[in-house]
Amino acid sequence: MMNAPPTISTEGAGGRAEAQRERILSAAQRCFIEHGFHAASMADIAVAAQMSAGLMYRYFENKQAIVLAIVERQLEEKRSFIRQLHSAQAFTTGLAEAFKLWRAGDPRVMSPALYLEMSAEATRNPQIAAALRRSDALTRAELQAWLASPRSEGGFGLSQDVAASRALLLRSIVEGLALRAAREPDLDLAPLRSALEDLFARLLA
Amino acid sequence: MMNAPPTISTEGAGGRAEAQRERILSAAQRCFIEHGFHAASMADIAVAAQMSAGLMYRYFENKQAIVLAIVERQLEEKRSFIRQLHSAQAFTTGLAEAFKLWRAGDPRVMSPALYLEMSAEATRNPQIAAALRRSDALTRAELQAWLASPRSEGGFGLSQDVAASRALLLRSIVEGLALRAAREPDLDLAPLRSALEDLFARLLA
Amino acid sequence: MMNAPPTISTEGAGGRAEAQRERILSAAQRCFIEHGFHAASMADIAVAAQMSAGLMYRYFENKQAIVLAIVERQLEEKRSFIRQLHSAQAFTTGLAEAFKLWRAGDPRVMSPALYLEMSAEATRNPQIAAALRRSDALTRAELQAWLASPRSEGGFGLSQDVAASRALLLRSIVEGLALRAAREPDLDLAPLRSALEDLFARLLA
Amino acid sequence: MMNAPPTISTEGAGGRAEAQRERILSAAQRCFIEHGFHAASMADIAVAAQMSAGLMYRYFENKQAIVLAIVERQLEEKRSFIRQLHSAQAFTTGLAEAFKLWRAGDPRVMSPALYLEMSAEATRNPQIAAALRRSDALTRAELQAWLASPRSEGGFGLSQDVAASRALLLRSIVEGLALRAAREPDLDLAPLRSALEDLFARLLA
DNA sequence: CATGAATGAGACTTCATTCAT
DNA sequence: CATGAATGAAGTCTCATTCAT
Repeated sequence: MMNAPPTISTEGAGGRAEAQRERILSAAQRCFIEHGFHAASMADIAVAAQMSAGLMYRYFENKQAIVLAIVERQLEEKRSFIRQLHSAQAFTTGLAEAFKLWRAGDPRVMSPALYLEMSAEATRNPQIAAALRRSDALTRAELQAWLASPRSEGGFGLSQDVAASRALLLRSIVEGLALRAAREPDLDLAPLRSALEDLFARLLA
Repeated sequence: MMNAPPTISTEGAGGRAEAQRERILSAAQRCFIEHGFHAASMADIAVAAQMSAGLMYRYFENKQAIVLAIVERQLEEKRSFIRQLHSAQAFTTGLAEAFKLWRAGDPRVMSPALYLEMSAEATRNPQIAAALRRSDALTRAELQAWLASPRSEGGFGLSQDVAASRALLLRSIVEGLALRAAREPDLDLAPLRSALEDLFARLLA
Repeated sequence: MMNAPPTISTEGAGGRAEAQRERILSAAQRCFIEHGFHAASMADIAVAAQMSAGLMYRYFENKQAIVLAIVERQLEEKRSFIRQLHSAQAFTTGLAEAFKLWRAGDPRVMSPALYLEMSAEATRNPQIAAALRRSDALTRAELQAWLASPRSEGGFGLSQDVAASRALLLRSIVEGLALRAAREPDLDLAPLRSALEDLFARLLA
Repeated sequence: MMNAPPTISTEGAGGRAEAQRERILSAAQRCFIEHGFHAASMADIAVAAQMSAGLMYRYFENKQAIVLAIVERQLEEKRSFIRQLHSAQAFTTGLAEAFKLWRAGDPRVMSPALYLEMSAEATRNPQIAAALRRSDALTRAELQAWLASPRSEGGFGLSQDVAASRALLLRSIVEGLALRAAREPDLDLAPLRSALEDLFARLLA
């Protein structure tokens, strides 16, 4: 007769609750990419997740919680992606690779549209802003460490100062390219690649 | 003998109608920056513009028209800003200058937050996408022409191909920096400046 | 400096005020026919009358007053039309004639669409209902007098009772045809004519 | 395994959804009769239906859909009513009977006020116009078939041509009477009856 | 006399969220 | 656990009417 308290046992990664959360997030991601955080309604997400709207409230306190979870997930993916770029050749190739996957609509890569949406939203939503800041700090540190590490370990042996400023620049470039990808999905990759290779040759030589 | 039909005479730049439009756009810009296109309501804008919500519809067909007008205005400002960067020293200095103005909340410079909002919205709104595309084409052409022009005219004498790929890269960098500005408004400018100067020295030497 | 009291000298039929009223009514009639009483806005009427919306309030207290004036005018036209039918041949011919004029969009004949609109509105607007009732009473009396007048005077010499019930029927038929005209503007007139001639031959023989 | 997408199962005639639709339509009908299609607001209907305004949008896409549903329902009732008139005595009696029911406010009979409203609206709303046209065609065919059927089957054995023109006339008369009913709800029925009996005697003898 | 800018109420519609079943 | 009916607030937009100019 009375509702049991919503004791959703998180019970590890394989639990049913986790699967449901995953389903909701996957659906939400698709909706957010297509319509944006505001225009995507809970009803849209429920349809995409093939469950009732009410049920989603068992797994997420409200829409904002879903948005935040999506943001966190995307940031994690972004960091792991940037980590993969750690090697001079991979940087250019990796960016081009990701570009192609985006175009193909692969949901595992971070969607540039979603990245824009998150960034825009962060200018007004403190929770999202905090998440981005945390992720930024991690990325910055990793990039800087890579650039400062000795060449024998795949790095470039830059001083901490130079590494820091180069890291800032690299991140801006990657983000700028993401923005461009969102805006010009059928961009010709060849000139971009050659420009990037040139850039890295000069910047990290 | 017969009166003009009750429409709003646009009557040049000094007209009252134009002043009202300006008031609305200025208010809308503030609201859009603060809350985003979706979350800023017509009522919010009306309060900011100190007029009734209904009146705004004499000057703009609907909210979307206001959004579009803001977008066009911002794009024009962005282009004129990029044009000012045309000179190697100015590029770095100009970027840093703009950064400072943004921080100070100067409404004449393009707001990075608004730029993000526009870019995100463009992924779903065809009219905004078209406006960005048009503006992009202009910017690209101008940048490329600059890079390809002879050094005697302040350019770099690059071949068209190289100029094109460099222009693409430069735009991505500028946009990436805008994104960063939106996200990290109190970023330390010194490392950024040195990185940029370094970049230009190597890229456009 | 202060507005003079709105002393609109009615000054006979040729006054300027009367001309303005006429212009407004003519415009309103077109708008009401096209959009109905509710959907036609004061702004629509102002455009059609080629004057400002505010000016109309100098000649009519409010929209409702315009509606009422239109109704009265239409009713007068309807009565004069029915009066013209007074003669057995003219009845059929006159109806068919009116039908053709309606189709041609002649504004002097009563619009069936407007007649419907008025009738519908009368079921909820007491002022319009009263106007229709007054007009109805006149029409009824005229028709009945005609039917009861001796044949030597162009009538049918019916008893008052029979004349009354026949008048009721005739009016219903005319109204029914108006309704049909509104609904089926490209109705084939031939069968209708033959049916009407037949009807009158049998009913008023 | 997977739940159905959250739509409203129409599930036959006994479903809850159907009951709700019915409730809304019944409320809407009352409101439309009292205030007309335009003046009756969704809020009015919601109050009459004793539910929130928002809920109605689960059952009808928009106000226009409600209007259309009402129109269709009324037309169906009108056709079934006219079908009942098929027999010379019933025609007169049936009309008088309906007249009395209207007066009593019986919601099962078609409301003359609503009929007027529909007809007026049809002159500008293509969907309503189409519905009326469809219904008209059915009524016309049924009436004509009745008049042309042999007397042994309750008809009048008229030729198709004559039957067609008589059917047109009969419909106009019925509609004219409906209009009259709307306008003069306390009309004395006796003279009308005698006129109608007379008419049928002469027209269908 | 005439304009049309301005207002404010109210219309339709959407949507996050709750809760009885 | 799951549904989806239900609500209420809020959003966009229209329009009759007024009034300073």
